[in-house]
Amino acid sequence: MTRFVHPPAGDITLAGVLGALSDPMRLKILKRLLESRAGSLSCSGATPCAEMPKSTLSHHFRVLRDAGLIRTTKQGVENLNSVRWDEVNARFPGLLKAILKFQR
Amino acid sequence: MTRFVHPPAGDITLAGVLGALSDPMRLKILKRLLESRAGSLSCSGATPCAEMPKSTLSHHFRVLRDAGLIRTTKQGVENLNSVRWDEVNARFPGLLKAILKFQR
DNA sequence: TACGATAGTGCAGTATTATTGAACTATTGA
DNA sequence: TCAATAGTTCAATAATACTGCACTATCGTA
Repeated sequence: MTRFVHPPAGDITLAGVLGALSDPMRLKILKRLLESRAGSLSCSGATPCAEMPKSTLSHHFRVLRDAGLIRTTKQGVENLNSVRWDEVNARFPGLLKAILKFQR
Repeated sequence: MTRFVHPPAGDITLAGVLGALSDPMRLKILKRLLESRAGSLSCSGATPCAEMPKSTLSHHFRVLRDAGLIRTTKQGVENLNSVRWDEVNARFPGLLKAILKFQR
């Protein structure tokens, strides 16, 4: 069974967050997760681009996870991803909101 | 004579700004420029780390310049760098302030 | 139990980007 | 004119990112 590694909230760095969000695809993924009604989405459900290779998608989710931006849990055959909003916001108040309000 | 290329304000992208600031060194450089009384500093005057190779320093300033975050003009033997605060803020209101208020 | 479909991971090769030593340009002051 | 200063550019190496392919895990059906 695959076990996902999530950094503790205290280890989330500003540079790490900015680096993870410096890719347009990952920015879109994070927005999708936040806009979803359930607050969590599968990997394929969260990607804005259907013809992206699965391994690339998996890579982007790993970058977001390693930066501490999302939490991933395995639910049946798929992964459920949700934004660690409260934790990131506690560490860097207002940061995510200030970044995510822009279109591009 | 060296001529610096600065993207027009309309070409500044969110991903570009975040990418440029995803490096701790560049974050510090930007903060130093903002904290300086004159509002502008030479390259060596703005770096927080004296033993950094000149070529690396030059590279970091170029990344900041290409992202549209700073403006560089040659003044005598040195370069004067200043943050394009108003332009970046007009394009992404509140973004820089939200990022730069954190220590790390 | 077995089979096929679905969802995603991990490796390994290639492609892109970052770092830095060395040589160079431009300016200043003596 | 010469030396010192400040920084750029090039080229080589180091580190990351992207993605095809093979693999694992789960579910539903029979």
